[in-house]
Amino acid sequence: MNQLDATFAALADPTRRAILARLIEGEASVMELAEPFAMSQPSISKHLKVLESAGLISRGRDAQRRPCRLEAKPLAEANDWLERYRKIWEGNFQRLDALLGAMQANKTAGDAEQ
Amino acid sequence: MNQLDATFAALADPTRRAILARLIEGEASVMELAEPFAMSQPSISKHLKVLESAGLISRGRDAQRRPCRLEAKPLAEANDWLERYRKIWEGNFQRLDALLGAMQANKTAGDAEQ
DNA sequence: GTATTATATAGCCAATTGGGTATATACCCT
DNA sequence: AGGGTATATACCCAATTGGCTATATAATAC
Repeated sequence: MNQLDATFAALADPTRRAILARLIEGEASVMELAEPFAMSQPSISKHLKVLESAGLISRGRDAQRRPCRLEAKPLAEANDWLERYRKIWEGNFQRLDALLGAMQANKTAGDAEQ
Repeated sequence: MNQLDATFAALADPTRRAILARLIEGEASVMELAEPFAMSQPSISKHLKVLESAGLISRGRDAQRRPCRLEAKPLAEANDWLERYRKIWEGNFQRLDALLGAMQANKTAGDAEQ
């Protein structure tokens, strides 16, 4: 799976987004992360595995605990992808025309979605 | 399904991202959208259905054609969600501290993930 | 070593997904 | 009406997902 695929897929689940939101405040153990949810510990571990293999969290070791910390770089990549649409959702079609001009100019090099 | 769920789930597929990228250039019919892909027309129609029910495209009518156009507003919402992590991926922990202070101050009102 | 705590793994299950083919529907043209 | 073109729908299928319970592993505490 592509990095962008994995990032967006990981973000598509509200439990996982809530976990990431919690991790803004700092590292947390699996138990701490599980606490707000009416969900079994193994299910949380599965979600963490998805987040980890998408590179959105990394894990340490503190005695029996495996604390999770946020790794936000893949989110930056997702954000970059979304930026291409900003001109459209902001309704700024002048800038959009400029963007399209630039895209046309680059048609010689490989384009597609990257 | 939540709007954010639907948006991120739709973006998790590279075919769908490529379709959206194509639609930056303007409206396109199903045939036009299908052309770059080694994939059957019904499969493309399925992808379009996913994009449409996520609100990322809307469709018109032009004789037999059902042209698709980009609806970027849900992408703005996704972008807003990602913005919360910008301070982290940019490594700006001073600003992050300020953010955490604000979050703490708002603890009285409902927070959670939204 | 044995118990306790924290986490991971295995296996089950129903639902969803992403592809396919075959067929239906909608619209245009003569 | 009949033929072509564009798109949608109905199924089929294998793989994935997201939940569960039961169990295994890891590290600490006694």
